[in-house]
Amino acid sequence: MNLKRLAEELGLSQTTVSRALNGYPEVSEATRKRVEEAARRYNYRPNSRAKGLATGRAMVIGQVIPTSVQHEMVNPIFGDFVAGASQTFSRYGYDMMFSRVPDVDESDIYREYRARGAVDAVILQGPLVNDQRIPLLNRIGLPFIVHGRSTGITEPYAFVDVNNTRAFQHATEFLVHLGHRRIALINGLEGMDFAQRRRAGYEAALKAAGIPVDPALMRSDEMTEYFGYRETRALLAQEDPPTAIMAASMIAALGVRRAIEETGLTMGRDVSVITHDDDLSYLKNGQDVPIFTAIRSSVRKAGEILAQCLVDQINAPDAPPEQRMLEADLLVGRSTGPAPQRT
Amino acid sequence: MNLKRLAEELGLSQTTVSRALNGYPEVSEATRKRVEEAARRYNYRPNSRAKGLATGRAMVIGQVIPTSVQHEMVNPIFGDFVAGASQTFSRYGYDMMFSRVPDVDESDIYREYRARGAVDAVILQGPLVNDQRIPLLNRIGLPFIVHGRSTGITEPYAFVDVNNTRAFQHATEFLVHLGHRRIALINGLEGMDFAQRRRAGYEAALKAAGIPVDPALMRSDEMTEYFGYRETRALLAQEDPPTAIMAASMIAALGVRRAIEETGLTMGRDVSVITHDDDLSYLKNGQDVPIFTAIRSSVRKAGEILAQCLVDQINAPDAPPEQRMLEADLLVGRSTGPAPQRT
DNA sequence: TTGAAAGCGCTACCAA
DNA sequence: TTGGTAGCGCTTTCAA
Repeated sequence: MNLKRLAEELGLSQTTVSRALNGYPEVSEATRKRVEEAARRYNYRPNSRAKGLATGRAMVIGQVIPTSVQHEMVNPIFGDFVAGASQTFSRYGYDMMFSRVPDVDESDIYREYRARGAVDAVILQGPLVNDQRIPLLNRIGLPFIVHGRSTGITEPYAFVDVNNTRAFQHATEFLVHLGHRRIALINGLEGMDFAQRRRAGYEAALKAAGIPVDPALMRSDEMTEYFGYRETRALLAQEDPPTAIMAASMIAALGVRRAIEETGLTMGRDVSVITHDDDLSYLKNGQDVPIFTAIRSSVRKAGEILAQCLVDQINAPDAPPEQRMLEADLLVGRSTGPAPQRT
Repeated sequence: MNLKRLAEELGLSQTTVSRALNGYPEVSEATRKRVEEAARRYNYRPNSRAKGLATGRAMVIGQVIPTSVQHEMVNPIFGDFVAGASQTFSRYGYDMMFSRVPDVDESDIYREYRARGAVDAVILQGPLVNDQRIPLLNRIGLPFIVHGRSTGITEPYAFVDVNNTRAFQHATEFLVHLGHRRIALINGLEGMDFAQRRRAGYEAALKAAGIPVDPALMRSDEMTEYFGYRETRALLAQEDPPTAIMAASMIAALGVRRAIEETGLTMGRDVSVITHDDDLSYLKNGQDVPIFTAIRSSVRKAGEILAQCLVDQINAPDAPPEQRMLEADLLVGRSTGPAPQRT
């Protein structure tokens, strides 16, 4: 069923039917009723492409997934983010679209999105330090919002980010407070903006406590299970091994745990760990929530908020870009104990 | 830049330019060269909506995400599946679209997809036993493929599934072989097709070994961390507790581990566990691969295969539906040991 | 080998 | 309050 046939059935013009269905005020109540009833009866839905062609709006939000395996998409919490975002988007009639492209072509796809008119806006995931996609998107005039931020980019852009610096500063302070002085940091790739911020928080807390920052305790790579495993083994085999480890990813944390256990040590006694591992409880409002559940629900929330910001931006393109900071909760539990006495 | 302007610039008709760009044979080589060069220069991309309107194809694959929190989307390996699928899709020029809908409206969205012409085909996730979405999709003529199968549906449909029955049968046999006779099964919701198949494999192995199937050892619910935790505590507190536990989900397994540790037992010694937990090694071709990595890569592969089947189906709509079975590897590792002696 | 023109299904302007 | 009609940007006959 299309508009033309529906109009014929009703003995009305396409114009009137379209207006009735789109809530225009100049349609008589009687006509509108009749039209709506018929539309329901014939299960009529306007064709998206025709509508989009006529209005210039796609009602689709794009998201680009670089091909390289270890990126966002394969992060297990990515699904939660998408679930949150798409919930908000669907309330406003937007669908989400994913395009997978080879890393090298990533900037091409944005031009293509723009030229093809395939999407109304895009979400930028996993921003790098000084991420050139931001100026690019501004230049080609494709509305976007960044999930995270990008140090070094001075032009304005909208983002929703978690206060990574503060979270890692607090976590480090907490470990220092427990008596730890050899605290390792298993971090993401240095090029990732969040990784730099996390390191900054970690270093700030150490400096404030008068503890020297030791490069031998800091590791940085793509956050895989193996990375966490390999570096934890190496850290624990060192001359003066860490008494605490902060792992910046749930995936890497799996490897951290395994390495500790294989070394014959006990988490929370011989080595403290602050991470997203399940072994941790989640202290939030004094409640003990399974950690994985908690993280996933907050990521989901972030998705909802980000989507709302993007919708607002699309509807008010001239407003200054929204920039939202979310606070991360401190992740502490059974695996985090006082520093062991060493002789 | 659009076709009309491009044609004007070239002093050609839209028809010729279109033909040149779409590889029609009747265009002279010289003209094609000239057109392609100009298209590149002006960074011309055909408008998706206009093209779709004219051709009747959307070049988009839909996926519906029910609103209920615990569904597929929030399964941490969902992202891997999507990554695999979208890689294949993008090779054929398809994008993936996600629509989030309240559970009650789930069948509406398919009619809407069809009516709106928003997608060319859909992927059906998490099929139930006797899933009525399958006859619905057949009825409305929207091409689809099921990730999994649906017992009780007799009409033909395409699917890609993992042999859950065999995987759980093998796993159970393996535990029996190690001397276990009290083997618990922590399973997904009974309504889910895969849950029934897993249980069938489990029961078949027990029966073959002459071990009675004990309902007190079988738990079924949405696979959350808490579910795994709660039921494992309960199982271990029973009169005659299990010596082995099979957990059918990575998430639930987090809770299983926690419950075992809190009970003061040791995995692999007091209780054997077969699951997707990180503690396990992954025996595959004799190699020791981190379990999480292994699972995720095979899910990714499943996504690629499924996407290929769907593309084939779109291009040859009259061919019989493809039905692919993938074998699951047995997940066994450090947490799986011989049955403890009980007096 | 090229071009003119009729749609695809809808919105939005202008007229009635 | 309603209708006629000109696009939106493309593909695809049909004609030349």
